[in-house]
Amino acid sequence: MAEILDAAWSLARSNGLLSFSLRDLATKVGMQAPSLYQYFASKDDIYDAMFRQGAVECLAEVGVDAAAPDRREAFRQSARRMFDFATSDPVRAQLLFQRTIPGFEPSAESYAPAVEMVEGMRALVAAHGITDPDAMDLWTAMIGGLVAQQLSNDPGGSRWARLVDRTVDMFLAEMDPDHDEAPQRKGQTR
Amino acid sequence: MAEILDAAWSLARSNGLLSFSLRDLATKVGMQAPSLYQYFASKDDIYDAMFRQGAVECLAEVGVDAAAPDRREAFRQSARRMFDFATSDPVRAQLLFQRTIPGFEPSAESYAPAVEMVEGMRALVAAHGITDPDAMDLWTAMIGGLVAQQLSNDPGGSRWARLVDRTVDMFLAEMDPDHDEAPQRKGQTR
DNA sequence: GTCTATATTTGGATAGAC
DNA sequence: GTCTATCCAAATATAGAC
Repeated sequence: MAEILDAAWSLARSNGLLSFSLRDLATKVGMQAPSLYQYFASKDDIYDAMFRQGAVECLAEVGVDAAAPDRREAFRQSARRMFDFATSDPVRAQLLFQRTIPGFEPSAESYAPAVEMVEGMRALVAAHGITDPDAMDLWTAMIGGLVAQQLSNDPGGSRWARLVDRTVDMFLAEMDPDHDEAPQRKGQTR
Repeated sequence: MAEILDAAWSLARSNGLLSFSLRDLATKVGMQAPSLYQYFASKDDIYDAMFRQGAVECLAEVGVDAAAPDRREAFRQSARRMFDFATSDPVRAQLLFQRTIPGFEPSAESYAPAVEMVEGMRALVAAHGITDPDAMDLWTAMIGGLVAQQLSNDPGGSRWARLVDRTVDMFLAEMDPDHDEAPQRKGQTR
């Protein structure tokens, strides 16, 4: 079952998330297509398992410790981790964030880790005294925007990766202009 | 031919960009499927014509006059127009900006207006004395990020539309902190 | 649990008559 | 230029033997 999932990821990465077939998938794990139905009820059920797996990975890799002392560093770290997670596997990002598969909707259980991620970000924002009600929406738009540009216009490169820290600084300056001591910039350290 | 294109847009909006069939399309214009091949060489050829049409519309609706006197207003206007264009037709946005159709790549001719759009934005940036080499990349990430969030998390709403002007102000403050006189905000006028 | 065989559907595209 | 008829390919999914 884990083997089937691994093979599904592999095929999705080479053939495309929508284009891989159950026949190919079965062949890859040394089965015939109908045998897959012992493990998954449908192709969408496979997508759901993949989604869940990706969401769990996201939670594990991107989790932020809201207790970090330095605010700027905490937000930069959160942004970088999310950016790196999303851009390191375009197919996974397409499944988790782009949601372009015709009939598929993730089940509530599979979606749960994503909800937890949002809660984590909300906690980070609150822990550092940011009260702006639009903070979360601005944050998701900015980080998601960087990710999308990187994936579609410079896959594998760093054209937008270079701008992550700078974008975080813009965000913090906007949230709380008074407490924002001048960041050291030009020359993101990555 | 224009009628076929109109019908294709209509079907794409209701059935999905990938999911509409040539049979349905032909039926919609009172033909049989093979007759479509008198007008288009393949389904991808139809996508290409749709892409071109969308790109031309984008150029027409979003075109910015770089000569606008007020800088902030010029950039806000540019951002709003692009945001409104993209969010007003999700299927068109998917075709033009998301590019999620398996085999399809727009032809050079169809893509030309998009190139011209980028040039227009570059001219706007230059005309207002912005020399930061990352200005364009930051701009596309921010505006694109707002659009993507609006489309996927609040389609038809204004949760991120409200944040467009504010985001433009952040951008301008970052580009040129000295010349950036305090914007009047809280209460985007739309 | 895995297989063979096949149902079922659907799609894009072509041949050739009219 | 439009049609009927059909090809061809591919996909998900099911039935039923072993």
